[in-house]
Amino acid sequence: MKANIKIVAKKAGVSTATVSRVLRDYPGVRSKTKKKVLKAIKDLKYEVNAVARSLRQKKTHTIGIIVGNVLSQFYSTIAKSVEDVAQRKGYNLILCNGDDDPEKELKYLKVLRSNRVDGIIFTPTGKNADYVNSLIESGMNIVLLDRLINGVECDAVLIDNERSAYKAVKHLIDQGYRKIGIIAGLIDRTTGRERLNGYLRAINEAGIKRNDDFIKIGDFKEKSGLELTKELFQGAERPDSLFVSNADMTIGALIAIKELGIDAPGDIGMVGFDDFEWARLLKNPLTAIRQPVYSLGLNAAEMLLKKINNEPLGIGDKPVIITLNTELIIRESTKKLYREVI
Amino acid sequence: MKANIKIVAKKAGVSTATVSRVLRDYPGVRSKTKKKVLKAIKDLKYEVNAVARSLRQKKTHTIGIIVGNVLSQFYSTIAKSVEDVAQRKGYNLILCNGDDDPEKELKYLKVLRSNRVDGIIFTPTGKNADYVNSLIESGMNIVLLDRLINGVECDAVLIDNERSAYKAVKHLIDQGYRKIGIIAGLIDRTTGRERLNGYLRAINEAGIKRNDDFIKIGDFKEKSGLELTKELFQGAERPDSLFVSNADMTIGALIAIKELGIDAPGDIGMVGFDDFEWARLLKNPLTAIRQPVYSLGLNAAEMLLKKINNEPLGIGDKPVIITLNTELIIRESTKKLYREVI
DNA sequence: ATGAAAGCGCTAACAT
DNA sequence: ATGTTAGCGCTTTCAT
Repeated sequence: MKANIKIVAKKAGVSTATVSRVLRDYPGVRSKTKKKVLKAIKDLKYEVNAVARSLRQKKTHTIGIIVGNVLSQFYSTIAKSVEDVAQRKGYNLILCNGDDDPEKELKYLKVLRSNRVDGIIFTPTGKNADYVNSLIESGMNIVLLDRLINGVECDAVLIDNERSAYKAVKHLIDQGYRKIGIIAGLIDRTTGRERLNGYLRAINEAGIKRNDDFIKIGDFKEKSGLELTKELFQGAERPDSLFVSNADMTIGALIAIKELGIDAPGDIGMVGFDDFEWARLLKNPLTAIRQPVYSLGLNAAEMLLKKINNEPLGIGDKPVIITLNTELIIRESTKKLYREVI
Repeated sequence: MKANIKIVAKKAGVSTATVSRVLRDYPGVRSKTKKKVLKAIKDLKYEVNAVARSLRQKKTHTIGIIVGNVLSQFYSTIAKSVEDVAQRKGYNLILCNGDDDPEKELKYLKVLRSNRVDGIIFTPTGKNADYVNSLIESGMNIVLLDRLINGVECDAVLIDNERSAYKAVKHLIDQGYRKIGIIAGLIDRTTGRERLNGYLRAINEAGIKRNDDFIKIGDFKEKSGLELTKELFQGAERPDSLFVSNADMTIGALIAIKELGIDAPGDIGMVGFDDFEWARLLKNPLTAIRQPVYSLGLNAAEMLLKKINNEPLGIGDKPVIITLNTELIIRESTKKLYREVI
């Protein structure tokens, strides 16, 4: 931790400039000189001070990522994919858990700016439009992930939420279910709103009358999935099937169903948004919308690095928005009525 | 991104030193002056350049963490707990996925050193003893997590692996199982070795003869859990129960068992090392050793921050090793023989 | 091909 | 209470 470029230069009998050139593999250094320098570096166990380099170059080779909470499989997969890309391109990753809390998000945005990261990827709460706009204006490279912010024009990578939810609910309808409950997510988030819209469009197209008792709005967390599912099935009229808008709430819903002693597909049909590794291990393997989560992060990271390196993303300077498609994985949890109908 | 301390100073009509004092809430600035400065900061949307500050202070307020792979629940929980502590104390976190690959680990250790992080937490592969020793010697603050490195004296936070595995296998024995298979982990890792030792001690104490056909050595990954479980149950003699040494391999084992059409506890008893949120949702809820994973990361992070701030950890300068206990969560997957015996 | 020197933006010792 | 200034460790012109 002690040696610096000056000491190396002295030991090698050259100037600091020459050491710097060797460090960066800059052409125009005699191979004999290079050897001397490399030897000194090795002898002194010297490692370049990236902080000083960043200050001088005004480039940190670091990107920041703010996710909801790495404990969620969704977010940890994103963290992993972004890290994979970053790693491959020689960038470091500063990880921040925004906890889907606007204040924490703002704090972290400031921290990342203060640390002069070269770019930021984040899954926005949707609340800090002004600050994000000022960040963009000041030249910070930003890519939004999974959600948009009202009033912010920014490159983004998204899931086709409306169509995915539609697909899921349409599947339930095709299987013969008619009284379809939904645990929706926060409707001030694009994800929450659009998935609800997909549900509504599907039942509407099928000529099913909307029943507001079947629509529960949660907060994307396990607990609300649990509580709302119980409400749903203990209400006056009981749904014959359930669509849950994200993974954490699906876990909650599964626990609720187990506690209520309901059997799916024995008693009800069920589709979750987000697939799990262990979905197939359940007693009744769960039908689910599989999001290309890894790909979501991958695309965002590649997009960000292109921006950082001033490579063009699209045509002109309009924001580029990539929308990825999902896949419906059909398993046992939605099979019952279909079989009966046949 | 443009304003710097000089511009702020000029705008406020003071010196850069005064701005710096205000920035750090340093005492001895007239409140009137302070106000002027704060106004200039706000007007200019100035945010301190943490890179320059780090260079000057020789302190980055950043810690690095190298985990196996955030996709594992185990590692993402650790990442979260470390981040929680770091956040609370005003530290940033650079996240690295070492992928349990010694070369990647080495690379990241170098990157972190180059970036002059104030400390490093990592779950070592066990292979880079020399480099880690040189890091420690050079004054880097390091805390090892979950595993140790042969030939390295370093503070660490661990799980009591031997006793936990013993507890798990003893439970199987108490339930009446006698032909106990084990999917062990890499034995060059302390975790792999010690868990195997716990297994051996338990069967030994019970007077059960060791059967090497029942001992399979995996690599802690899902795939090996799947394959070895199949080997185990397709071998000449079939075990009546199974102990799996970590979470990922347990998932593999569960898949294998499902594919083989074996029922637990109907046909065999099963205990996993690591508990899952969804373990209770399985058809036969899984008995498991619950590790205090969050606490593992928490302790490591607190330990590291103490080291960074030169607070004493233990007595003298011996390495401090914290060993945390686990809990056996008994569910349906080990109940069969017990009931029969009664 | 190599070196001298300025300066990135900040802090901290010293001076006033 | 505030200002002056050196310098953290590096890169990058500009000379030679």
